[in-house]
Amino acid sequence: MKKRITLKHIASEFDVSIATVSKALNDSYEISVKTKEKIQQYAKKHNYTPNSVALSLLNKKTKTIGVIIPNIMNNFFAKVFMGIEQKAADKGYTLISCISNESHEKELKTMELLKNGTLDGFILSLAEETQAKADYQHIKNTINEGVPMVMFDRVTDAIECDKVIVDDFEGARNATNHLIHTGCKRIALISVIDNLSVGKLRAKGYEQALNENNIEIDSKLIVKIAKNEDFETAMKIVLADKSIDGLLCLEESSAVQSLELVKRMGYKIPNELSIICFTNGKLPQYVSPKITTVSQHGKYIGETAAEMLINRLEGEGDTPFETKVIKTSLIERESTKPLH
Amino acid sequence: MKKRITLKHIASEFDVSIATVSKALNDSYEISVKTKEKIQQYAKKHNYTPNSVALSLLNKKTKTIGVIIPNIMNNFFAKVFMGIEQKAADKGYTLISCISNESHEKELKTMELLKNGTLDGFILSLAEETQAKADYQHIKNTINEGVPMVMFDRVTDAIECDKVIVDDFEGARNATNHLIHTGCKRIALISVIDNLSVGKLRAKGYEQALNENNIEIDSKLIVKIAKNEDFETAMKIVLADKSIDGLLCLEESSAVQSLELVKRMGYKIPNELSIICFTNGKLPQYVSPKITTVSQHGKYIGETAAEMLINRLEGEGDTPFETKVIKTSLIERESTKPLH
DNA sequence: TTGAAAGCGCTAACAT
DNA sequence: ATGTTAGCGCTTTCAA
Repeated sequence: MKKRITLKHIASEFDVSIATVSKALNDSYEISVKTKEKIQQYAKKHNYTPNSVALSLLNKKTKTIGVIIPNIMNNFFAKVFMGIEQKAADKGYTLISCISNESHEKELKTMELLKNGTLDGFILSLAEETQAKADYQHIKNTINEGVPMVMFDRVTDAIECDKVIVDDFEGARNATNHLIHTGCKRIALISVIDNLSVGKLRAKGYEQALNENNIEIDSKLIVKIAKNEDFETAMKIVLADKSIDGLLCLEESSAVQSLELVKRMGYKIPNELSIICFTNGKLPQYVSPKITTVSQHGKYIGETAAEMLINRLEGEGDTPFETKVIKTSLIERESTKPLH
Repeated sequence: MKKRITLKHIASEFDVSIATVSKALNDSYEISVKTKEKIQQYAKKHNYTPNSVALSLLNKKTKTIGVIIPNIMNNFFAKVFMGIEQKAADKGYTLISCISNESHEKELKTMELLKNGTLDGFILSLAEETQAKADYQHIKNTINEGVPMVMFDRVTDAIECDKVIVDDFEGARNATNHLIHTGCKRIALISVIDNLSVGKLRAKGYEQALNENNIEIDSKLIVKIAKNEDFETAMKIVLADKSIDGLLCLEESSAVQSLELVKRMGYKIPNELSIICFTNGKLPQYVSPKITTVSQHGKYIGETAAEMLINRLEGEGDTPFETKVIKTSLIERESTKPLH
């Protein structure tokens, strides 16, 4: 086990100065070909690589991006993460990642820990708890200290920075319209994420679609189920209303669980009851019938966020903040009737 | 937007030396209470935090762990990642993460890029391509350069280092035995991961169980399906053999897809056909009937790996390499018959 | 063509 | 109680 060597080692090996070695390895015109050759050869032979920490200190940049993800088990976030990772690797950036686990404290602690020179900028999506508390002081502070930031998906108007968001309103409106146009009259909205900004936006899109089609909004059909409630019990109560013929589920697990439930209750899908959900993961594709979903293009969102941040890091500065809105797509499968 | 301040700024502010400020902020007994107070107060007011890059350079450690994961969309790896993340955060370590995306080249490039002082050690699971090629030179090199490493799940005997592995052999043996003990006579093994070390181990466990029960191994029941083949077509051919009454799927997607297929074919599950699969994600739990799975305890594996690495980083050194084997658990659900 | 020196931000041993 | 110096590994003027 040989330890890594430094310029100093090489310098003493050839009885030259450290500066000479540095220049030789950077192929400077100041150094004679002969010296360059022998030094480069020696360096290669001993696997010399410059210490990146020293370079970071010198250049005052680390080529590192901090990523804070609320929950990596969530298919959408995993996809976003992939997108960020790929684009970053592509542009020569490294990722420091943290899973906030929806905790405000973890999010805050991580920011505090990492903003001290370890990284050039942040990409993050707010923890559920942070959105619930609406406490963004830690984020404002880091921005104030000059650390660039891109927020995605779970964002807030309280903070000014670059953002990439899903067109949740439009996505829900489209999905609801699709249900209506395929003949659904009584569409229930199933939300287990009403405390999230995106949950609220999707609910608004649903209401908008109903309005546009002159369907009265029935508050009994707007079902908000908390994390601590038993989902199945709650759904059974909702489904006591036999007139319901469409479900718009705001994320995938509730859709899959609902599907299994209504199948057991004897509903024919999609004829007697149609289902659409957000989050286009494996779950909706592998169940039977396959569930029609709203795709949020997670990977693309990640790529976009990474690109925005890197542009800001490498750009002139002074460009105004931007919010990019990514359109959703409806992926039709078997849980909705054909439009024709 | 105020830039971050340094010791130097504070020193000039009070006309003292940088060393005095450093000591004051570290609450050294050498500094008078008065000076300490005013310096600390000023530092707090201006959000002084030490530059961690400078500290890393000084201490020659970064408190950072590099994590290389083959695929973050895989439920097992996502869980492992969570485990690593939690344990690391707990111990004050930060994670630099990379998704190799099963590519040998990406894995190699990342190691090259990161081993230059950016991190104290690696935790990784081999990319599929790396295992297929059996080309481990990059890993051997980094270990030789003195970078500590813990491998998990997809490991190889060709490399000596700390390892955390799943007892895949035993898990498959147990699962197969469970199928046998609940009355299955003709159990097919469905593998879409035969190029992975863990796939091979599981297949051996299956064979061992058959041997123990004096059931002859029928090579027609050992089904290896490549990524580029159409899974459903391949399975239909297998299932032409109506005597098959049990499936051991080596990961979750093939199980869920098989389940939907056999349901369509009219099989009663579990009575006419029982199914068990590896990888205890959401998929097997949300389909109907729920699939009995072998849990690999991903999160615990992550925690263990992180702990092993940190112990090595902070320990005396010279402790011999260790391989920890984590037992699997069989989670009985509806796709297998009761044992009794 | 090569080297000396300064500096990135910080700590620690050693003066004063 | 405070300051000086050296050094972590590197690059970059500037001088020789």
